[in-house]
Amino acid sequence: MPDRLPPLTALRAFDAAARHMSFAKAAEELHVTPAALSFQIKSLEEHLGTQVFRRLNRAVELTEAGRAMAPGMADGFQTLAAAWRAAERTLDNETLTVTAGPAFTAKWLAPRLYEFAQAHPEIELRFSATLKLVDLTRDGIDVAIRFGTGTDEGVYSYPLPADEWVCPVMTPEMAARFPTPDSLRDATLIFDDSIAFLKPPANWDTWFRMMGIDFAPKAGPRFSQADHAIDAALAGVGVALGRRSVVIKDLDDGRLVAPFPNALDTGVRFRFLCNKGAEMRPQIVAFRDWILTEIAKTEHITDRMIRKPSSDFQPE
Amino acid sequence: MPDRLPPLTALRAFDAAARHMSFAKAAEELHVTPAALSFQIKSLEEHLGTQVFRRLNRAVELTEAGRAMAPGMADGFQTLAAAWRAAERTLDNETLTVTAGPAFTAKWLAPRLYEFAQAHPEIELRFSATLKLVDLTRDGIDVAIRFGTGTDEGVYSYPLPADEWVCPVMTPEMAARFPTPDSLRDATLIFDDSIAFLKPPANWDTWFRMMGIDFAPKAGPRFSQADHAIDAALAGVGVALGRRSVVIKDLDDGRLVAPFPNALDTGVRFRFLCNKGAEMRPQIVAFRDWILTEIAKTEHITDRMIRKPSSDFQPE
DNA sequence: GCATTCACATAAGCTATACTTAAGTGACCA
DNA sequence: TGGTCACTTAAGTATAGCTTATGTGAATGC
Repeated sequence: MPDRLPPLTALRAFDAAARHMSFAKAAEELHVTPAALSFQIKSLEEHLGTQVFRRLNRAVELTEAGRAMAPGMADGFQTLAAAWRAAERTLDNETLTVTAGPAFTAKWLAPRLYEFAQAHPEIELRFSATLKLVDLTRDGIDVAIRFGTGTDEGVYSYPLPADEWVCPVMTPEMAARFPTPDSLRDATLIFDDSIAFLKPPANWDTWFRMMGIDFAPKAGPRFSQADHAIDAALAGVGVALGRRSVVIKDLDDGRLVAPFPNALDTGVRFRFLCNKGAEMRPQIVAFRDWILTEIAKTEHITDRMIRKPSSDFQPE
Repeated sequence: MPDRLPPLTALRAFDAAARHMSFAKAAEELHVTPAALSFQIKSLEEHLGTQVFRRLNRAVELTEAGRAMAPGMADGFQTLAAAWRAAERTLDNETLTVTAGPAFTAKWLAPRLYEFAQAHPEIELRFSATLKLVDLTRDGIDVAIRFGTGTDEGVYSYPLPADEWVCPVMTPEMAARFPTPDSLRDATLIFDDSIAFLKPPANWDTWFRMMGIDFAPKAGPRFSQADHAIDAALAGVGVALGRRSVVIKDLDDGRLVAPFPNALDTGVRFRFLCNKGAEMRPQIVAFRDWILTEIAKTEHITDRMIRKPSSDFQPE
């Protein structure tokens, strides 16, 4: 990378001016006088050999050259600022920003938040419930909990020791009405499309096939998020095929029951991700250890299950 | 965007040092003395409040804070440099960098290159044959020719006045052997998967359906790039369903013939894309006008075709 | 084992970059 | 027509960023 860039302060001045479309506003943002900003722009124009702003009576507008570089300059300075904030965050051992999918956030993290705060009062947890995330540094995230088959290239990736199985869950009242797997033919079955992307599908069809029941349910409420499907089951709407991570707390607390211990194992695990080298920061260590102990606490539920890989029950 | 960034020269020094993992090399890159670079890093560390490099005997290594910001700094400065080059390119009216898909590049642009050079000796054309392209500015591209249904948000988009139809093409010798559409049942049919993504498919099945021939060919050589399919047809391998843009030059020159004038219209057009505001740059105007006249030159071939939308011949 | 070398740190001093204040220009507006 | 607004220009100044020169500590070589 050669250093054929003009003075960086001139670029920063241009960026601010282009964003505000005003030298005066840009000068204010940078805490300098309008005169200083005017000189910076002029210097930039001398380096480039052409105008970047067209000066109008009471306004300025970008020239073609200015338009060509404005978006890149804005993007570049944003990236630099994000990188700087990332460095600053490494000094802060009292906050921890975690991202996870909506279902994991709502059904696994949120109900346990109080316990984490008890165990680590010095750490302030922040959440970002989204599936879209590409760059931990850029988005100011310390830890990401992810499900599925990602590449995890260039980041620290730790698979959580908890296979994600699915099995029918319902309220205790509902369980009384449907005493056998076969009786589920008459139940309202709730569909969770959130794991439809899994290659050997772990859905109702597969589950009934595992049970040796010739039944391929079609009708029933569908939800794109796993936590919504479970909320429906909790409300007594019907029987859901619940994912371990999403239902385990409700099973542990007795709000839901899994009367049939036959579970389909998806073979996929959640991964604990953070930037390389960040895995030994105190909050991150504390958070990971806490997740592991929380998983261990519900191990007895998984142990009761008869788990078989969903790949064993595919048609053909 | 507040200006809570440390001095930019210090960031640039850090970026160079992190990329080279050496203060001395970084100093060389920036054309300053190692002492200057050492001061810059020190100043950065004072701003941050912690070390960014750990000084070893004969080397340096990044601390956690340094690792946190190094990738972002590299990315940010690259982005700034790309934006600056984009501005410089607007001053250069003698080169024009064009990107297009491999097939369009090979079969439309390349055979006409000489003519463009004749018409515009002052413009140096450069090509980048790829389908993967997101950012014109970042990748140093002036013009992109794209096919399909893109959003074209934030860029200047001009649909080229040439509907992309497909029809059977073959060598003249081959045409003698297969005098009727129905006789194609016995021909080697070449499959082009490059437009398999089209929603009303424009493939052999659809074409035979249009011709009222009950024939759904399965076997035959398949190519993922349209130009390879046409190359096979040119070599006498068989009959290809050729896309207008890819075969029109060979049809015009007589290397291929289209004995059956029934063509399926995909309803999709190529678009001519450039950055907003760049559409009046002289090379870009010249290039666009030249493309339009070249299209007009082969209008007589299209006019001979009986074109019908592929959506008219879908099953069900 | 001692001198050499290599890579970075530090000191002292200089220069030019980036800033300030103050005055100027031209266009819009009341 | 005078006031205001937004940017420009001029002149002067402070300091950021650079240089040369010297210092430090740990590998390397003889």
